[in-house]
Amino acid sequence: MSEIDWKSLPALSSLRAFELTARTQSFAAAARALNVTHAAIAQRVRSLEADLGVHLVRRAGRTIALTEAGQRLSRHLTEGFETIAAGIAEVKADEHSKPVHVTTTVFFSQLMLLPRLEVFSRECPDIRVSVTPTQDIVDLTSQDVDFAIRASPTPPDWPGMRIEPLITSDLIIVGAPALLDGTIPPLQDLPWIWTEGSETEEAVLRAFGLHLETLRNADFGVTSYHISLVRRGLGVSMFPEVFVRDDVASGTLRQITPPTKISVTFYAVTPVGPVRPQAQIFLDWLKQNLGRDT
Amino acid sequence: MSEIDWKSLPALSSLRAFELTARTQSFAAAARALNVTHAAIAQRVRSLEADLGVHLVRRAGRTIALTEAGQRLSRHLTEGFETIAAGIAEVKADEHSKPVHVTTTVFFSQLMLLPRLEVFSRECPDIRVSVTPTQDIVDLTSQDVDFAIRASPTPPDWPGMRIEPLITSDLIIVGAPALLDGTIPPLQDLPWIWTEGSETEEAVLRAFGLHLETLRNADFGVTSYHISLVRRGLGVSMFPEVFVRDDVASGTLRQITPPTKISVTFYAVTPVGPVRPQAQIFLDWLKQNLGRDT
DNA sequence: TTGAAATGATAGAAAAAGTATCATGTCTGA
DNA sequence: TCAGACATGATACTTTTTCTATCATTTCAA
Repeated sequence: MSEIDWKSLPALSSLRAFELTARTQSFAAAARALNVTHAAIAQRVRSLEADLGVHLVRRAGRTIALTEAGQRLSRHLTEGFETIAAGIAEVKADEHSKPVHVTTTVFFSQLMLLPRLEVFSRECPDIRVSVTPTQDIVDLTSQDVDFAIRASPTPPDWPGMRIEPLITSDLIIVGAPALLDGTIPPLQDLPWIWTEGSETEEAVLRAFGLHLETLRNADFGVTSYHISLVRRGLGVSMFPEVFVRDDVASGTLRQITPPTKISVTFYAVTPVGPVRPQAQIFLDWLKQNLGRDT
Repeated sequence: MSEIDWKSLPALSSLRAFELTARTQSFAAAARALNVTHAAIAQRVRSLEADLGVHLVRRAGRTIALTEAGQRLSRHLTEGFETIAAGIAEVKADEHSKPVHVTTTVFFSQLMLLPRLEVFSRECPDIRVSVTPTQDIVDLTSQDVDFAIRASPTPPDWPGMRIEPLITSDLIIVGAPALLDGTIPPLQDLPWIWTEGSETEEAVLRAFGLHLETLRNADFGVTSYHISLVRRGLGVSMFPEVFVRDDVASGTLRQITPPTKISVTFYAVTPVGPVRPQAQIFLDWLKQNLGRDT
């Protein structure tokens, strides 16, 4: 089909007013359907008639009737607008049924997200959530990700992203009870588990007054295993308090309050632009529930 | 198909902007096609995305690409808008091809309109004209009449009608040469031809100082025949000068300047509302040419 | 690395659409 | 046949929407 010459089309609002007028056979009814006054409709229809140079509606006292031209035009308009409305409905429905897509670290998803998802799905059964654990920061705009969750000591400033704090937690040091039985040796003498080369981790260790050069490291190279290594008594490590709250409460892990108080905040990172309602709901729910026990 | 829920539809102008953006794959190109700035388009598309809560366009530096949802929506939009555009084109084309429809008296159409139509159709070959001679004033709005031509001594005030003077002409008295040979007898003694009972005609006769009670009348009852009766020498009568200018010039009729000068104006009467361009052209042409010789 | 051509952002101007109101016309039912 | 409900007509004024003008930033290509 040929291209549309938009410049020669009348105002779309006039077409809409006329379409409704035609279907309802009344300015007043059309006005009600659009939540405007009858005058607005009448003006729009008059302007359409003037644009086309054609009488579309025959006014006869209290009632109106379409002219022959009006009837033909209205048939086209109804069909066209219905096509458009159907397309919008389709996109909306589709968008609604898609799960909320969150991406975060393996760590956060394992310890914080997954345990809470069951609760959320009970509270909001019609909102599905899918989590993609990634170590790297994925390109949120090109992937279909609703938001990411990232840790940072200070609010990050990423252009084109909306940043929202989710939860703040102090970093604490934990170890297996076996390792920390009786009197606790100086931190410097304990076996540690950290990602060698990670600037943020090492900066924190230094802030705790440790000397990395002489510190033992039992790391295997996979950050997400650290928690299991610690649980198995292979060393101590630091985590946000909320990550290990359950372990500490149940006695699986024992907590050492570090000499320096350092906290980390987890931020929700949303691409600029529209946020899907479901995503917002889940995000709000997270804010409420991340601090609570599972 | 189900009714359209207009209230849940986004702004139509946003849909239009997006449709063009989708087809041109560029805000800038869409802007050019609509004769607006790129900012206008970008704003509209952003607002559409916000309305739907869906990303439709993926911005990547200097280029853009549609998301999957954007592609699906754009297909619907293009189809819908094309349907609408086609309907408008159809109505316009149809309206254009219809002849200009004029209604007036038999008299005016015979003496003034028909002789000039040939000239007009030579000058504007693509505008057809149809004349419906009627004595009565037809309902212009319910019939498909572009305009009527009516005579009146003063500008008439018809509600719902646009009145435009076409030509003004003095009423003169004419008779066949045979009847007015040699010395012309007093008007009161001549045989007259007028529509008995017509208030306007009789008022004019009285204004000429004639006494109707004693005036001879050769009327047959059909006003449009008067001119032939006069030509055949059966009596004298009064006409707007322009009606009989040719007769007088050619000597078919002889003119008597009446004692009182009375003029009559012919008005074009157009129903309020849109005027078709062709009708306006013909009307303007008439204004220019009614005063000229045929 | 410089210019052309996109998009992004946004305050303020312009245009479009709508409201409020009053007038008029026409059915309907007491 | 008269009042009242309900429709359209007309229009000054207000509100909302849309667009412009402008400047910044990004990208691509010569």
